[in-house]
Amino acid sequence: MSTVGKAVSLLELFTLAEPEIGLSELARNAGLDKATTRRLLVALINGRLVEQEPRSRRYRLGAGLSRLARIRDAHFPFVRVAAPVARALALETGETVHVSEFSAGALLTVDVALSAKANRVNVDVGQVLPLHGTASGIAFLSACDGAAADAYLGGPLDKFTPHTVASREGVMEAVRAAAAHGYSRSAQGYEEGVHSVAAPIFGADGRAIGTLAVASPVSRIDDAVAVRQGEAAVRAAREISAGLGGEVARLGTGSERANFILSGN
Amino acid sequence: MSTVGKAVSLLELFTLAEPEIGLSELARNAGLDKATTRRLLVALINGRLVEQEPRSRRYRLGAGLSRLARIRDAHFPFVRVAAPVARALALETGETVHVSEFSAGALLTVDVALSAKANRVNVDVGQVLPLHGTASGIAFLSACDGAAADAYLGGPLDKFTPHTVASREGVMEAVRAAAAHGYSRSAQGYEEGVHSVAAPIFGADGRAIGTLAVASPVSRIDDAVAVRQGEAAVRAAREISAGLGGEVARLGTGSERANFILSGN
DNA sequence: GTCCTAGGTTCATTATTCGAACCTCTGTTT
DNA sequence: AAACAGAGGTTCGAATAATGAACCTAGGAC
Repeated sequence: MSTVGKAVSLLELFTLAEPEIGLSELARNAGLDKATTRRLLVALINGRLVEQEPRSRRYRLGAGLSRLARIRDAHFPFVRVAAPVARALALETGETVHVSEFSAGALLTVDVALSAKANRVNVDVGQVLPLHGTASGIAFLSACDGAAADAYLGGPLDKFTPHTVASREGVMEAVRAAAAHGYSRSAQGYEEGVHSVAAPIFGADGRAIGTLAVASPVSRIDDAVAVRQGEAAVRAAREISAGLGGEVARLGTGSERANFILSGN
Repeated sequence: MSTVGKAVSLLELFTLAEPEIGLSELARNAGLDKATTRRLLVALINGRLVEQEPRSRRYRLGAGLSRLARIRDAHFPFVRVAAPVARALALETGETVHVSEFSAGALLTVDVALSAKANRVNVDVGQVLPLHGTASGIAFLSACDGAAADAYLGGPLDKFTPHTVASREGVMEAVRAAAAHGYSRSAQGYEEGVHSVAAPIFGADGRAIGTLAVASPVSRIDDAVAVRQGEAAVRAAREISAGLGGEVARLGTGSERANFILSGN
């Protein structure tokens, strides 16, 4: 692994649950030597991607990240456009809504609007979702570049729960269904007790760049509710796509597209 | 320079003005070889800190930055707390307000609320401000850790305009005045025609972690206006400090503190 | 066609990274 | 108070990863 890769892996150790970490723990969790970890941290601190709390000497994510994220957001306002739509949809459906952006083979959760209910699904900003096993992933696969989808399906597909669809054929079937309906549906494929529907968010070239998902406790879901949520998710995702300059119209019907995508090899 | 430092320097080439850059230009601007640049970019892409636009093959900041910034923000909600206060102050004063956070020896502009006027000061999110020569920098020095201030003043002090106060004594004088008033004032020290007042934002330990500044065209400023802006900036900065759990009360009077800070060596 | 510049890759050379062992400090146990 | 444990941090010879000149291909411009 490259030195830069190691440095980035240090950044990824900081989570909502553990936003400040000491040197030894960082080294342990990253599988690196303490001296190496320290050298990388110093480089990251100089780049302002990490800060060190002077009192506790623990490390945390740095202000440079806020700065870079703002620069990115000004150019490519994914979160800014998606957040209000997600809030509105969470209010409308009464369920947790989360928005993910595709990057390097996975979906990154970049915004979450929690349900107001006590019994709700909790999703954390920062969570990384696989492309199979989640409604978001299937929705993404149903509308992304075909070659990328094939490449992903060629790799190993982990099983996260007993319900995870982990076969290439099963995933393709789900993708076809998602392409036909415009939204995907997944029950307990990634976490027990969670039901999700998701719709793709489109970029300017008509391909998916992310997803919007509605996640509910399975106990509240029947087919009628799922269909209503799915259609609402599609509407919300379209609104975000439009806000980003994404084109949706030119896609044609879902099933055409599904056949196109999954025809290769 | 470390490999990681080089990778970070690549990130810093992306700005509001130029958010997508090609390989050759990145290499040129970073002063690196094309092969090296490419290798670093691949590592950054794998870490999702950079993305490559498939059509143009140009590079831009990646979704991982949004994700990491959100994790940081949840733990340390500087921007989230400061942004609405800055907007309110921009409305109240009719001038551009910008909020900066200290990191690695400089102030990073992390939020800007522009004046509604046609003739206004424009500040970009992402701009890096020195600690001398700007009202923000002086305000920060007046309330930060004394050792850090001394270390900074020990280094070279660039002159940005003919008006820049670039002598150690001059800066210390300005810092003392800022500590006495609670806010700093600077006319054309960083950019011609720009007048600023700034107040420090405090962290939980009573030391400055950032600043809030009001920037106006010099033509609109006289002493009375500057004082009004300064007092408003102090109020706004206090509000942000309080929102962050920062303590302000225990500081004592400004001049006591100034003497304390600048007494060393 | 020829020239220019772009993105991207190769591989012998070279400089940087690595990590076991070490130091220091703080808080806890005996 | 002595011994211990685990924290943060540093050192320096050995090992590995980074480097960059030269190269390839592709797309304009003329």
